[in-house]
Amino acid sequence: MTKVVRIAMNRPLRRLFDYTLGADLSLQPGQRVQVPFGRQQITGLVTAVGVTPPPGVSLKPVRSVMESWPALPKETLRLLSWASDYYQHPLGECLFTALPPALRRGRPALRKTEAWWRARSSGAQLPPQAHRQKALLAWLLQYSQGAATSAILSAGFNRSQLKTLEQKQLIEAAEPVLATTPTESFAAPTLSPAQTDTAAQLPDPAQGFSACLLYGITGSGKTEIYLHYLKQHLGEQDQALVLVPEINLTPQTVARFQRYFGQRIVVWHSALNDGQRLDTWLKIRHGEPVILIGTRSAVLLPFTGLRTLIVDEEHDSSYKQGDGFRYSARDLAVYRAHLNKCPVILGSATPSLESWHNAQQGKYTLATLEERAGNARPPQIKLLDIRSRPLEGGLSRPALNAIKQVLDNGEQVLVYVNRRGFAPVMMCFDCGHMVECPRCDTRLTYHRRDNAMRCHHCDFQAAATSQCPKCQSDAFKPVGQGTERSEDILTTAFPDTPVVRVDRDSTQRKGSIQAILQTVNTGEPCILVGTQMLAKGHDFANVTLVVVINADGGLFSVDFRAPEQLLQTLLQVSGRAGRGDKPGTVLVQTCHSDHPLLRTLCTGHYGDMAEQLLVEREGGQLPPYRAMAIFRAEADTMEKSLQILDTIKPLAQAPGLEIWGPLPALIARRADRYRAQLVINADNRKRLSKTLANVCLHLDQQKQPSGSRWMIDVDPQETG
DNA sequence: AGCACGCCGACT
DNA sequence: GTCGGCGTGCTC
Repeated sequence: MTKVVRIAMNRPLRRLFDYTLGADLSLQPGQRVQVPFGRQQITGLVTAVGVTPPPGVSLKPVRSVMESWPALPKETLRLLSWASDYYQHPLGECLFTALPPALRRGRPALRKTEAWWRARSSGAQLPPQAHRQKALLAWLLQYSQGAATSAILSAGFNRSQLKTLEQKQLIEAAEPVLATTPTESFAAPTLSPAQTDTAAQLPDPAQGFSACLLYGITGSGKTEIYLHYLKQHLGEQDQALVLVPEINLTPQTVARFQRYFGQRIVVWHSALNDGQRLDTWLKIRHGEPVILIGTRSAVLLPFTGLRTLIVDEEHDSSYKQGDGFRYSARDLAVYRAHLNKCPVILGSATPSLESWHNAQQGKYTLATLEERAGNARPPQIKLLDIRSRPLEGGLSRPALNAIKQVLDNGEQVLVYVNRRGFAPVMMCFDCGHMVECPRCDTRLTYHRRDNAMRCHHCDFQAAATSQCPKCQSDAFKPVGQGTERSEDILTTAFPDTPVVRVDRDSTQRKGSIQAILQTVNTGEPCILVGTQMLAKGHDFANVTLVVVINADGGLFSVDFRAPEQLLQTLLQVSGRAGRGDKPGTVLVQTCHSDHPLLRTLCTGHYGDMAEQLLVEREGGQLPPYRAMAIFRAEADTMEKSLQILDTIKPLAQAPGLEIWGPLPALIARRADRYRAQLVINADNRKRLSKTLANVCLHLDQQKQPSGSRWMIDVDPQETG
């Protein structure tokens, strides 16, 4: 009897392939192999051994076994198989996303050891202007055995600083310390009495699996609590995972963790190169007791001794992958904790309604922290009705007055605008023409800095014109508010005050957000203008006023998550005010100052807002009360897209399921592709999953119109 | 996804 | 005559 193994390929196929295995070989699930596939040799991953192959197919033999150990350990494999079912994504593609690019491409799993560095002197002779070199030296002095280049870089230093110090013979090459050594010499952070109370509510790892929602208002010091928790509970040989949104993974964040855990801290994010990815992946796979701080995909790393998971800013929508394998890293983290029988902490000042609901239901425990750290108090939120008020660049007179007063007091202001560019549309006041994208159903945004009109949904751009392209009228003007225009108006209104703009355009040009924020960090009076980018994580001690230009966008959106997201963003941006000793104020400009949600916002209690939103969700039979999935289709014509979904609809009909659509997407044409969707709402997850699997089976068998694509999005983040 | 096979148009 | 366009079908 020859052995038969079942292999998953990195291909968008919802099937696995069987191969025979030479009698001298043995395999276990998760191992990497080379196999003939069609007329090529490719890398595959073993999913099962000793299977019965389907009758009537002649099997090819496995060509070679790449490692004697499984690339994907048992627990990671279980996580990914579960995710493949839950998200209805082909198993092979799920498994391969958990491998670093080098291993996906069939390269050997060998670790190149990187250079290590050790301090030789305290560097007293360094000139005072060499403050970065001094800082690096001081940082290195903490580690008697030296530090890896990657650790030095992720602490915010660069290669040229290293090189200079080496030339000056202030540092020297050190022997690499391959196994991460727990660093017990580092102290634990000191907690305030309120933080201590909250920390006591967190789960005891000895109790096995437990999911805990850590609800701590902005500025309450959740990071200290995470650090304290890890110090208290993480064993010397344990691994821990801390998930953070991409923009929060800054050298400052890493340095903060390093202060307490030294080189036990390892990072994982999109800026790593293939070599760094392989290196870190192997560290994790070999069970080194690291604390990994990473973004979304870090939840798929092959941990073997994971004992604690933390998801910071758990409400953040970037935890949901938007294409391909559309997993939620937050939800996988919870499942992973469940598999590992260990605790997971979900932290946020504005928890997702899903997590809030779970806490209410008793599925998650709840730990709360409603006191700001230090002397800071929560900001006061006020609505400013701008109906029939004259606006200057989107700002009302009272808002401008408030800004002036704060600047006169020597304090700083943050102005939040929800759109980048100068104005979201160019319009002709003679013929009413608005400039649209030729490839999408969208308007072009006017960017004045480079006199361009850009589509924010594809890569189209065109030079801006001063006359209407349709009727040549000169009454052709930008309409609406963007960050560039607000920056402009504020520079004119406050000529003696620096105005700093922070959005995707300004940070791309000038490099990192840190450099831009240097003005702010001096504490001198200034005005910050920006998008969401400003809302998260930053600690501006001297900002005492936040102005929200317009809060109305999310109030009446077709997307059922829009109100939740609006309140989260407003509260997060509000949290930037009054983080120092001075109290903060938030002015929210709106045309709907009597809207119940905005009124609740003024109480500043997220819990009240969440309750209110949950009542609406329950009334509409929406998540988290029901399970939702969306079939999306796109093709070169709308007819084809709708046709695919029309064939799905009867297949998806099942008791307990409600089907809406098919309907064209909110932006029906995007980059010349016509998009439509079919929403499936279920009272039961199992039934939803089963139905989706059925529909996929049918869709795979029937061939679809040429030039069309379909996909499933389970627990969609965006429903437009 | 790759990759090959296949059948039509415009080149040396 | 044949190079190459991309539609279609298959991968244990």
